Amino acid sequence: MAGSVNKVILVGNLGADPEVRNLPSGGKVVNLSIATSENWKDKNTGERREKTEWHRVVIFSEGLARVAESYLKKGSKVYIEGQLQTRKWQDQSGADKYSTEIVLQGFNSNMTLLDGRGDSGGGGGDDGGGFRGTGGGAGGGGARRPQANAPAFEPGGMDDDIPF
Amino acid sequence: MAGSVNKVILVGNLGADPEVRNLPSGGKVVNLSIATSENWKDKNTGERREKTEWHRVVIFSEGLARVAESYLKKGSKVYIEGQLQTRKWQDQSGADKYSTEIVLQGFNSNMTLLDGRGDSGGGGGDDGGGFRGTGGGAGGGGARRPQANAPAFEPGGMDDDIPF
Amino acid sequence: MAGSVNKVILVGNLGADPEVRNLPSGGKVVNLSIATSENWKDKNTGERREKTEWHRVVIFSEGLARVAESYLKKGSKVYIEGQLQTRKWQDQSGADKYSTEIVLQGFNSNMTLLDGRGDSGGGGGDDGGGFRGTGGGAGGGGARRPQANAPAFEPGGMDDDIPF
Amino acid sequence: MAGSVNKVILVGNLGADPEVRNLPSGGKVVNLSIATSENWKDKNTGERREKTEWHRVVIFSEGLARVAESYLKKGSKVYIEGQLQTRKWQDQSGADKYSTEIVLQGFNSNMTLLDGRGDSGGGGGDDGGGFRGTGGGAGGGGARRPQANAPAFEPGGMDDDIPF
DNA sequence: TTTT
DNA sequence: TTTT
Repeated sequence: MAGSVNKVILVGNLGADPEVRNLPSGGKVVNLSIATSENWKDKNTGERREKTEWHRVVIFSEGLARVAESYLKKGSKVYIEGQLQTRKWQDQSGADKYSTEIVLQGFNSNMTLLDGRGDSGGGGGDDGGGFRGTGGGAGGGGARRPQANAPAFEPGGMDDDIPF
Repeated sequence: MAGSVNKVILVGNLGADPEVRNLPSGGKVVNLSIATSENWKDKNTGERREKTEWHRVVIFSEGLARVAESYLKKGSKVYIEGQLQTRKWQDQSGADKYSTEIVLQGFNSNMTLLDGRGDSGGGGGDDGGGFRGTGGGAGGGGARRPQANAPAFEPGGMDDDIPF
Repeated sequence: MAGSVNKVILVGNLGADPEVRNLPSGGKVVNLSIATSENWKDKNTGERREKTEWHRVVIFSEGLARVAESYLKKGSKVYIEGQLQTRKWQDQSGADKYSTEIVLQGFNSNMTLLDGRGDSGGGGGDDGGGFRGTGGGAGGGGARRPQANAPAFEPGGMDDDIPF
Repeated sequence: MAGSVNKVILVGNLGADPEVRNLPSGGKVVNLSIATSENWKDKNTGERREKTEWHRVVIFSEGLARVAESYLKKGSKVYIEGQLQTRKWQDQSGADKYSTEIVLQGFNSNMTLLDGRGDSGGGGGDDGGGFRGTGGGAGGGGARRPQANAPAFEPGGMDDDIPF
């Protein structure tokens, strides 16, 4: 399709340390669990309410994965820019499950640490050792889809039965 | 949580006519199914590939729901701005299911028709007769600069001679 | 024009305390000067370079203006979402000048403090006691890390049976 | 600075055909003039009002410049994602002038034609012949800052005296 | 200068 | 003028 845009922007905190998976290819995939929440006053009861939303983030970009592994931890606040992707998988019983994730991969992704204790920035870079004239930062370097034909998550892996 | 952002921006086409549900309250909820897709050349085989992602959009904003019902149809191209929300539900067998949707509700939502055959725009006006001071368009109300006739900056003021 | 979008998203630091102007009407306009910067390695010389961009932000939204005045100061890090606007004005000699600003006004604006020392959030609620059903109110409320072990979803949601 | 974001998203129409400048280096820079506008009903007078904002867009990304030159023309509707940049220059009298532009350069830029008559998409690509595994489309290919040390606009060039 |  |  010509002319489509698929973009997610999050600012939130990690609910747990990053989960890093090293691929046979030498690549690395990092998963983050990020919370965003909002407060509001209930218009009927007048009481304060809060709702937290949890987001599953999957980082394929080599540079950003390295930054995430090195600088992020439980509680870190980050800016994330990626794409929505829904993945189909089967649980042990063979039932179809769907999981929607924010994927950071390729040129239109970004991640920036907002804690003041580390440095991030830079972008999804490019596959194959591309040079980047600007935007670098800690995440510099190229990025590569770790294993071109591998599914984002192997069955039996980290998130076997629950989508998140 | 202080300081979080949860934003999705999509430009894509409707895969089907909008689904309108009229609520007992008199309100209206509209569901859209929107496709985004991307093309790339496989770096191994060199062949062109395309991947389509389907997004479920749920419009609670009264104004935007009305626009969607009136102007959108299968094939329409739209700009959508909303929030990610994952909802838990049970199927007939009682098994837990999760569904992630882009929700348009409240002040930080937007929708714009990109077909040139209708008009949209305006904003996230909320359900229930909410007042909005600005934001116009189909979903909006009036708009007013805080002081209707005052310039944003008085001459002789803060930035008298240099623009910044 | 139907179908246009004008959106700016910034994460940066204030170069100075907010400038507050109280209007005769009782309203308030706040100006911020926000820096964003990027680092990269020069591809010719190999040396690290940095470029800082300064942005002028003008807050007309009543709620956000109040938050800015109360919680922001020189050095604060903020998330800003607003619109581009170029303003024409004349200097003392009568020469035309142009100034481009990021304007926060109305429903499609947002501001979130990212320092962990205050709380912001909420939205573009505009002049005069607007009601907003969701999204946080003028200055948001307290800030709290969600609750690490709380479930993301309560059983029994709004539309109980069909996810899609 | 660590942790900053500078992003502009526009959907609007070209007020004129793209202006293409071929650089001595063989590179190419394309300038667009894009209109966004909003309508609202004046809450005092009740009359419809419209305000149009003009944006100057400068495309350094090689792939996007090629797409712009090939597919865009006066009246085209486009999605644009770039960065804000303010440039200082001198008019003939030597007076300082400032011009704020939306720059498309490097990994965090994007452009998508929304007219249904052409195809765009793809991204800021990367300097130096990087390969991109995804995101391609018509704008595919690598992108390169045409001439590393050239100013965005030569003095005496296209926009000699007026900022826009 | 666009567009509706 | 910020920040790292």
